[in-house]
Amino acid sequence: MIEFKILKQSKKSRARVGVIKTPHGEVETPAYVGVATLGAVKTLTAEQAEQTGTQLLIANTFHLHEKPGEKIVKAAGGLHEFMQWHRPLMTDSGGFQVFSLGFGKDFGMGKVLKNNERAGAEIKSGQQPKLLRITDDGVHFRSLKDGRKLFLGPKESIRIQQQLGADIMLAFDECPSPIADYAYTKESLVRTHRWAKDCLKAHTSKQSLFGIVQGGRFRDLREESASFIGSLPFGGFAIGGEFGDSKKGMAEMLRWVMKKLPDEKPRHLLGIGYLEDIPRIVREGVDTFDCIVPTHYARHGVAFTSEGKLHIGQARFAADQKPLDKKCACSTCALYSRSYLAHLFRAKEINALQLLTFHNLFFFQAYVKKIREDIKKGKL
RNA sequence: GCGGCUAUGGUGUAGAGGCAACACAGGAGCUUGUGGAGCUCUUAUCACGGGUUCGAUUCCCGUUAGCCGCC
Repeated sequence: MIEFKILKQSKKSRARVGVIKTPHGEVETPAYVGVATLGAVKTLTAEQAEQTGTQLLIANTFHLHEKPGEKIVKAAGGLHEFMQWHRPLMTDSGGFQVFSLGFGKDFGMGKVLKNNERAGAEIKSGQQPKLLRITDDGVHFRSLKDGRKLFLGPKESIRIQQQLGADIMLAFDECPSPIADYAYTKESLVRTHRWAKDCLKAHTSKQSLFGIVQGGRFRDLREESASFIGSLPFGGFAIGGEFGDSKKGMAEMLRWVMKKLPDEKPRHLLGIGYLEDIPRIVREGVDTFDCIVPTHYARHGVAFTSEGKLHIGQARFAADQKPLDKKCACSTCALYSRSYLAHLFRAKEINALQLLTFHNLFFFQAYVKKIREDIKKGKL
């Protein structure tokens, strides 16, 4: 079980500073959650992840079920022991893979649309993705690695997550595509709500279980979902799916949802977190949020700094003796020059990916820490 | 010195008398509940000078350079 305390509620916005107490320690919120899909922050050891200031990690049920399988993890003593991360941990349910391996793959688009992407196809009621089949009981997947059949529904996801043993589990949901029409999104929401109750029924461990709000870009569905999920005995709540076509749209949609969720429980925003998104979502009352951006971009040579994004592979950094960010207190910035990092990146040395990942995570954590302080000081 | 062969983007290679192709490298972007993947752009007056031809990067001659032989 977890305990959530709000230490300070902003008067300027819905932002709040709080603490989530778990059996593996405390998380100060608002908090950026590091992504460790397969039980590792890619390129880093758990020890290094902790040194970036990361308080909480999120791993993935679908991916760990596919490899190495929950039996292996459980036999190792659970995911904390398996990956040697002794701090708070959560597991995503596999619901996002219903989208990313389904309609997301079919149409080659993510859950956040670019300009004009909505102009293309539309997903209608009853439509199925090519590579998987969504039923009332769950989702039939096909492993992309070896083609074998995998089935994940609410009961299966909770069973697996209980074997993984994270502090916080997420309900199994369907993340609908942003190009799904109203009818599809509504039917999907009905499924997700039924699965939410099934997850609660299947939940027998002492872990905390968070419900997930869906409803796409449709206000009535979002509000209905937040009211319904918010009324169930979850330990906290997550908000998933799309958030409109613009940054303003995202904040507005969060406002619809937050009003209907109980204030006293933690709220996690799934998969959002460009740097510029963070103050916006925190103002709306988001307590935790995970995002692949700092780690994923690091592996593509992008460093986040107080001067903006740096593409470290660019020719202009080849002889640049400055650190990535002279205002950054991380070990990468203390020791290495842009020139060296540019060289490593161009030479495809894996150290480049590791040093950039460490920096980006540290930078994001410092950024969010500053936001916590701003809320405490009444500035945000 | 003589003979032969070869000259196509940064590199390595295709090509055909009429839009110069491919790979890698380079440059600029994209990436939001993670493939370290991928994608989109972009980078060439086809060594130089003549000639034949409606048209030459392609055929012919010369120059230059490189490579291989021989003395």
